[in-house]
Amino acid sequence: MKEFLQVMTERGYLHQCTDAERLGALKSVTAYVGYDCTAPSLHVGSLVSIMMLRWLQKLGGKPIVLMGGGTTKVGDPSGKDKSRQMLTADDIARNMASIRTVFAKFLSEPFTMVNNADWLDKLNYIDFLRDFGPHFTINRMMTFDSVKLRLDREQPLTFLEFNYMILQAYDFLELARREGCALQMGGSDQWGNIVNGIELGRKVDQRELFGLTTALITTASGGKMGKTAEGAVWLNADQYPPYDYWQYWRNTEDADVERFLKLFTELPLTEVARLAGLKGAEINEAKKVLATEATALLHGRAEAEKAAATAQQTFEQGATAEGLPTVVVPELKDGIALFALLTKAGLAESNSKGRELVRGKGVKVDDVVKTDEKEAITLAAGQLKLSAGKKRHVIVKPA
RNA sequence: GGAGGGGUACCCAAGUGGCCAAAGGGAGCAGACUGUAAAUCUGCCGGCUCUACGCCUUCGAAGGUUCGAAUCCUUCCCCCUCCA
Repeated sequence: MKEFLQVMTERGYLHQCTDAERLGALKSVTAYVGYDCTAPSLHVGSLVSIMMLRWLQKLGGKPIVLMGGGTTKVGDPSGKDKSRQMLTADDIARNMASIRTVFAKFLSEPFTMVNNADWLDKLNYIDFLRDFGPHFTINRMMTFDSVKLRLDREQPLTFLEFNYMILQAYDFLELARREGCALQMGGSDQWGNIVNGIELGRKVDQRELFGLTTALITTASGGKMGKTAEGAVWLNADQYPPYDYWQYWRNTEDADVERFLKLFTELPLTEVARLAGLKGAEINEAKKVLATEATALLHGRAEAEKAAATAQQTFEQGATAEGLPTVVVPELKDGIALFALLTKAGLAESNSKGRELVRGKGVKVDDVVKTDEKEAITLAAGQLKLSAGKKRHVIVKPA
């Protein structure tokens, strides 16, 4: 496991680790990361931990993906000011089905996927309290950030949420028993939850368990990773198409390029260093590599290269690339007002928004800036390129 | 159960009878500058449409007073602090 830890360190994944010495000394480790099912897709924020599982598998470890079918019913208070709205069992099941597809892209068979509802749902309240309650003190739990921060900010923390860390601790114990899992990984906000699991394993089973966390990945300008205009950058292709995904990485800030190449691609560090060394506008080359490599990991090499080609035609040659999203607008035959066309094409949320875009000089038709929002656009056949801002381009056709 | 403080738009936060669709900041979108970057500057920023300063909805909820309420009154709900 030495090599795994070394990669984690060199590539910037490692934030905190319990007893790295002893962990490194193990030959092979089974490790897990838990994912809650709060949305129909994971987003790029989860990518760091997925990459860790991938590296682990590459370097001889055994990855376990834990779907939080049970814990999602409770809701993790870590890093949140407010309780989450309760999700129905149906929502959770649907989300889980949708989320789990992504792991097959990053991990190769065989890998283990489990659902903690399989054991949490069966727990008997009194038995559970008697068996495990004595191992947790309120005093200790109050010191964990997830609890402490909420209390410090005078935000309510419900008893329901308060139990989350206990259940996650129990998950770790359960996986240790079932699968011989000895390591839990996660984001830095999971540290408290992870440590609780480690302690429980020691107290109940005299097992030695390990924990490893990554720093919360933010952009150089302090923004949260994976937030854009449209919301989160999702991993599922049906919610965030490969072309958009490529664009997301292409628009990385200069200051983040090296860090992201290390975290989100598997390029050798020497190559990363070379790319990161590019100066001024040349660093755009590095961003393209980042975009293509990161997209290839998730959507496959072919999709990644298609996205890269589309971007090149659109941005570098000013051409209308076939790979751009295409929208059929039959009204074009008889002429349609520009603001309405923007709405139809999905570039504006409403006609009013479309008008605002035009007034802000943000709209182009075939690369010509339009200033009259009411201008009738007519097209009997063929296609035209409709642009909102510099980055959002769509092809519209009458049929 | 008692006493006090509070609930304003995506978030933070002003506003205590008309000039309030509601200051300011952040986020977001667009423009300029650039390199599909950052920083900076400018515009937009509740929603909708026939763009008219027109209509609709909003200041925890429901009622009421008033020509007129986010602002006053009543009841209710929720949160926080201290006491029991």
